[in-house]
Amino acid sequence: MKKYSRQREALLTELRSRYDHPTAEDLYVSLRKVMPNYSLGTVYRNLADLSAEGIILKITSGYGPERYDGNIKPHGHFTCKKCGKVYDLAGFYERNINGQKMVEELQKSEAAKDISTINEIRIMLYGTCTNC
Amino acid sequence: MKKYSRQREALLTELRSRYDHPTAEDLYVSLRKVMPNYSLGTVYRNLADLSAEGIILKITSGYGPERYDGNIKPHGHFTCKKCGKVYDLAGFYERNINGQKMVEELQKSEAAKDISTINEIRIMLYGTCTNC
DNA sequence: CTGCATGCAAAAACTTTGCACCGCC
DNA sequence: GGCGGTGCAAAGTTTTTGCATGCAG
Repeated sequence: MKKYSRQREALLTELRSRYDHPTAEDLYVSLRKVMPNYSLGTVYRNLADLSAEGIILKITSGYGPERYDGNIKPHGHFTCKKCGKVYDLAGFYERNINGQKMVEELQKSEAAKDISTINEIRIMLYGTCTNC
Repeated sequence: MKKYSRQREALLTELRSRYDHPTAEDLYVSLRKVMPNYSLGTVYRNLADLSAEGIILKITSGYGPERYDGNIKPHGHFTCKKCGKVYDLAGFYERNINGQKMVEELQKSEAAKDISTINEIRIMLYGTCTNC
């Protein structure tokens, strides 16, 4: 198990308290206000560890830097190509397809000679948000 | 309409001739063999233009650099977290859900107060490939 | 000719890493 | 104490951009 650290704890708390899918930089700025010596390298290190452990989610849109999500309940995302903001798409993965959950259906759906194991499924929609 | 250029044409031809989802760097190396002065900046510029125009697809996995796909027929992808390779998932978007195509279903499925328009849907699975 | 695309290199943006030091166990 | 996490800064990686030149229309 990982060793406890105030930084790791504070990062997790901060990330879980907000729903705007912050970037590493966003988190760094916020955390600095509480812990003035919190370093950007540590933000990245902890984000990498936490997401590798499955404790948080990394959200990759392809528009700007990576974003992170404290909500690990599987859900889709929507990226606005104009402003780069990422929105949650709740209720996505729960939808049923022929009486089966969409995600399970997706996983089964590939004969996928190349695939050995599937860990994760990401669904990202792109377009324009109502604010743009 | 865009002005014709040998570089843009060669890039498109190269990308369409291969199925390995090359990175900008990969394409640069290949194109240099035929056009020794082809510059990396131009590769990036053309990739950005072409994908913005919907002529090619940008594939964002979150593991390593962006990759590109000359096949714009909608299809899902699978990223191996070990080696970073990206594989095609054919037949994904054609699947029917309650008699409707999955993609249409996904698009409709969100009341999505934040969404104004949807241009694109990407589905990425993650795991380990059979080569790793 | 005129303007957009290119070549080249510098710079920007984002992320990772080395190393000395600090704090949990 | 010892080991793993941190702070800081330097370096690494990937992508973008400025500017002079070249080529398509």
